[in-house]
Amino acid sequence: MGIAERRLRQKDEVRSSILSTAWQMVKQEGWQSLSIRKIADAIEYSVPVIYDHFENKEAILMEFAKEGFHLLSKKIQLAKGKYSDPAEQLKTVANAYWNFALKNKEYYQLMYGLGMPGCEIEKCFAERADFRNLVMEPIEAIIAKSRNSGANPCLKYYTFWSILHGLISIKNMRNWDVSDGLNKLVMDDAIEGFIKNLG
Amino acid sequence: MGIAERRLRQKDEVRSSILSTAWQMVKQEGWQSLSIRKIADAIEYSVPVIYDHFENKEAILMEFAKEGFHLLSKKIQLAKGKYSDPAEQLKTVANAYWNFALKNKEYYQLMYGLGMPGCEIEKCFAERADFRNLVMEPIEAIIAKSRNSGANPCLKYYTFWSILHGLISIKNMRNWDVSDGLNKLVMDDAIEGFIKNLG
DNA sequence: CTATATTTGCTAACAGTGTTAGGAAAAATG
DNA sequence: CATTTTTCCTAACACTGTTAGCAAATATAG
Repeated sequence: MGIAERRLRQKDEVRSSILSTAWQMVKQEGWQSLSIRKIADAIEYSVPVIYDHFENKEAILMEFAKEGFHLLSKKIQLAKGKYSDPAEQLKTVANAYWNFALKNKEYYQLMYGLGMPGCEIEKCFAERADFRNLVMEPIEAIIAKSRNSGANPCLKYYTFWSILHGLISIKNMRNWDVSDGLNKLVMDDAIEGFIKNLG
Repeated sequence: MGIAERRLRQKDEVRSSILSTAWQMVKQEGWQSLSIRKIADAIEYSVPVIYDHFENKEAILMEFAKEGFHLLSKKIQLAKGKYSDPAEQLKTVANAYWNFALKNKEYYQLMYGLGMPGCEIEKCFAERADFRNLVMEPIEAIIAKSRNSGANPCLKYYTFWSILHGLISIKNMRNWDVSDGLNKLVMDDAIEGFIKNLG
């Protein structure tokens, strides 16, 4: 009964080609110009075939969003593993987040709806929680170690993320007039301040 | 020769009705569902009339974006005027920014392209510079007063703005699960930390 | 091997979107 | 009153996402 399996395999190949074609387009021309019809054209199938694999356009975006969140978590985890001191961990996590956002502009835009009709991020709840847990741990460690033990870790996590997200959103605004070097300085400065304020 | 004037006045009335109708729609259904055709329907003119007043849809959005930037600057200026101590000024400016963003979600989304095809913010350069100058002044004052006089005001301004923008972008994400009270705490905490780190 | 059932993938349409060409009606000017 | 100018509409173009319905290819059963 290899027939059914071959069919599944073939169907999966079409699915993959939809995704890879879409991704290629996004990399070349941005999310704005991604269209179902263009994908269909590129994979040499008719339009409705795409709807056999994805409920709608949003579902395709969601796929990429999840991919983005997973990639981000992986990068963060990897970076965090390089240190055991929580303050160092936080710094390297900030750096990893920064690098992820700059090297994967398209992912970041989609994940947080920057300059585009954002995908429904609420559905990526699980994926976002991973990141949250990774960041929360060193924050809790620093608070515990310090005399400032009244601090709310959740609140601090939120602040940490906001600083990063704010910097990146602003940096990625079109025609932004600040040099890359200064941007990095700003981030380092802000994170430094955050950690100091934490301990 | 009051005829030409009356005509200009009438033309302006149409222009205004386009804008006010559009704004009403945005308030009711969000930017996503704003369309030239719907505006035309509502003002009881045909579609091309709109193009006699605005080059394209983007131009209409730009109008609102500028309005938003002006309103923001006004709010900031007003808040700042209530104090003379630069640290107090910064705190109240942060509050004003926060309030503006929460009370004018639609403006904020448009101004910074949150969850929508952002308007070309680069064209609002002048408007953004106003805000920048307003915020930069107290930052420079604090730096000058402190022994930490090596700090770069531009960098610090950028950090300040990033914190605010990050908090607000995250807060405005759909289905966000953090209470309003906590959000405000996070902001106060972050700004407090920023100012402490500044002086 | 044929007949039936199923899956697959197409054409063509629907209901929208922004934008514009061209012409008809209305108004102002001579 | 005739002519020019302005105003404004109809209708189209080129897109978008989405889906109904049907034809062709394939697999299954007799």
